[in-house]
Amino acid sequence: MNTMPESAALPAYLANLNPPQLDAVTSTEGPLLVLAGAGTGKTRVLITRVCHLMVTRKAFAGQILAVTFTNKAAAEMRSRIAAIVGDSVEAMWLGTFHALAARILRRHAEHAGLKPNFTILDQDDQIRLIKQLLAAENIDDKKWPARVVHHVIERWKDRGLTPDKVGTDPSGEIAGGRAVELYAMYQERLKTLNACDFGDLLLHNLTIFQTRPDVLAEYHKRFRYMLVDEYQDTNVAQYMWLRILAQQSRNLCCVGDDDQSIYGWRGAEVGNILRFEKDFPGAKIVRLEQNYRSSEHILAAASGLIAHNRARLGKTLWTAEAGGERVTVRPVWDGEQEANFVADEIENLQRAGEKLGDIAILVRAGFQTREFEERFITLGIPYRVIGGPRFYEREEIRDAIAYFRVIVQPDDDLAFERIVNKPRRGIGDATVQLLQRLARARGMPLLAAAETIVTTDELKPAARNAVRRVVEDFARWRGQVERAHHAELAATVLDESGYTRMWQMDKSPEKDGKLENLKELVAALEEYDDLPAFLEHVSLVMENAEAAPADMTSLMTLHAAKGLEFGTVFLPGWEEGLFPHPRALDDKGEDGLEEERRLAHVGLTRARRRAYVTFAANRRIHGMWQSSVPSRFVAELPPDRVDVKSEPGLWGDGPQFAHEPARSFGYGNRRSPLIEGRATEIGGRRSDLSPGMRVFHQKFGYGRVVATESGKLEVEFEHSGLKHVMESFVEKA
DNA sequence: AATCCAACGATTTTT
DNA sequence: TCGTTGGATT
Repeated sequence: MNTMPESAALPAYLANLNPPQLDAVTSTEGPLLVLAGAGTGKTRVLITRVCHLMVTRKAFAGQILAVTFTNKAAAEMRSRIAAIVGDSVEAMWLGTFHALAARILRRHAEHAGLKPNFTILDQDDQIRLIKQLLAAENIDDKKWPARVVHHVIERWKDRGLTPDKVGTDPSGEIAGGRAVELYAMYQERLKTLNACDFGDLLLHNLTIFQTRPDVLAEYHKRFRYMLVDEYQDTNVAQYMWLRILAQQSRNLCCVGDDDQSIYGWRGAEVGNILRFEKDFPGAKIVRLEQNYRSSEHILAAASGLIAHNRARLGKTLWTAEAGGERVTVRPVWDGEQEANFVADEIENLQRAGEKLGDIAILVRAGFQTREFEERFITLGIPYRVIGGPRFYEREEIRDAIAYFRVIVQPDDDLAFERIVNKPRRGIGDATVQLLQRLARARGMPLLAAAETIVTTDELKPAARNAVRRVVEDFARWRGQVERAHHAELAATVLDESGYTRMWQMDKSPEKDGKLENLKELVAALEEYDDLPAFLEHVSLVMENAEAAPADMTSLMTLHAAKGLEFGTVFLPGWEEGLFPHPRALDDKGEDGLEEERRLAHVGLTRARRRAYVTFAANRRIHGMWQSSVPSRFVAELPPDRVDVKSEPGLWGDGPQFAHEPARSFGYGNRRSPLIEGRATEIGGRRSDLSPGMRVFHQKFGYGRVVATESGKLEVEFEHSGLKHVMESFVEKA
């Protein structure tokens, strides 16, 4: 119920909201779901709602919890709230799920079997750890790569499942049915390392809340109002975390858009948003449907497309801006022509006065950027690729951080291992293995084992001295933590360890850049209170540096484009076999297709005034030329919102291709199974397939042949398991 | 410890 | 096709 008077006397901060927005802001009590379509002003609602809570004295800043998915979103929210209410934002609990959970976990670490200075491992460390476990358990990591095991564990954590709760999940079958066992061992290992991974931050919170009513009560008392951004991206663990924290106040406001859920593959549950009313009885739902971003045709095109999805709550976006340009649909011969067309069009737009910075090319997969880059370089069009490797992922930065980690948290074996012989100091494999044996036997960390071993004569004098030097170095540095300024200490460590010298002596062309980065790292340290604060930042705020404000056209994936907007958007590669991506289809079938369709919808709704969809008749994928048909999504665009700019002789001049893709479903970019099918009939049994061979099947994806019988195959598919399929429907992979 | 070659695989990605 | 990776070789 909207308690604010509709008419006069609205405070200024509420004055410019449309009625549903106002409703969303002022419906403060009880569970609320704000279904906010693309470009409908959801961030504005979130921010205004926070201000409203404070202005009306319903809550102090410190009693409000606001959760976002990315640091970027959190930072934006923080600064926009600060602009209205000033410094009081500082008291708010505003941050990403992980940052907030980490903050809580540090305060109660002992209830989760950790010390408060625990390390948060990044994905690299996590995978290395699993690799070690696989080796220790004699599990063939060729057959069961660590990343696969890691992925399964991560998904379990996303679903809030600790090892004891996994039960008989089908993904437990991997690693010879020992996946759950490995999961338990992994958790055990993390505990001895006094470390946790990202999933654990949430999971440990849940465990603490469930086992320590006193702790939970403290947070119940504290958090009177909770707000969640991008609710459609939450996973089950995050949902459980929210639910348990909100169970007392019930003042949970979730903002999201089921039509923009594109992260199912990393554990996000569209179900969370679809089920909201059931999960929170008495919940109110407000729909924000007025779009302030895109022109009418673009909006209608996007709406027409997304209407093909079944699993959605349903919204009808509308705009006050009538007309505008239709979506340009452009068939081209191949990827090169596609790049030429886009580049030419960009030059035209630029001549017409458009800013390059207001133009983006949104691709389905990273490799697609290459052809555009080549063309842009030739023509001298300034561009930037969003989402490359990040600062903190660079080798030299990770090494430096490993040194800091060992100083702050001496139990951190992964960090120790990383730098124990980097630079080379005569501690080779044999010595490290000896250390590991001793550490395991005594149940102590590697550094402690190193301290022990130098007092014995187990090592040859040379190795022993080398180890002793490392041990002494770390003891000395640790001794300086209290006294020295942390940035100076960091410089000292890089210097005395010989790490800087190692790169100075290096002859590779990257050495200068690396030394530069190390300097930058030390400079960055100045901005933090101490080493632990810096390390927390590195683990949780791994964001890229803000893009320079130069006028350049942007190249990025559709995923990276979520939340952004541009005057003009190019959407290349709308072909079966590329978009929707076959892997999304074989993993998740119909759900996967719907997520791909949402991705298309996200792409279109990024555009304010102009959108181009292009697709090529021929594309080189993995070095092989494939002929392709237009994506089914092309046919799903409402014809009256589309302007087909076909060149004669490609698919013919008319838009009739638009009705073809559905029929061509599944053949797409591959050699036609029909032709192979005929070959099979004539030649009888295919002799080119035998057990053990890797094959590709249009529906089930990649797999290995287990057995052959006349005309049929038994294939163990990577994602779909054991299946009987017709020989004629697979090809050698 | 460095370097070379063969094999493999190849969406999307934040924390 | 091309980049990464791990094993083998020197």
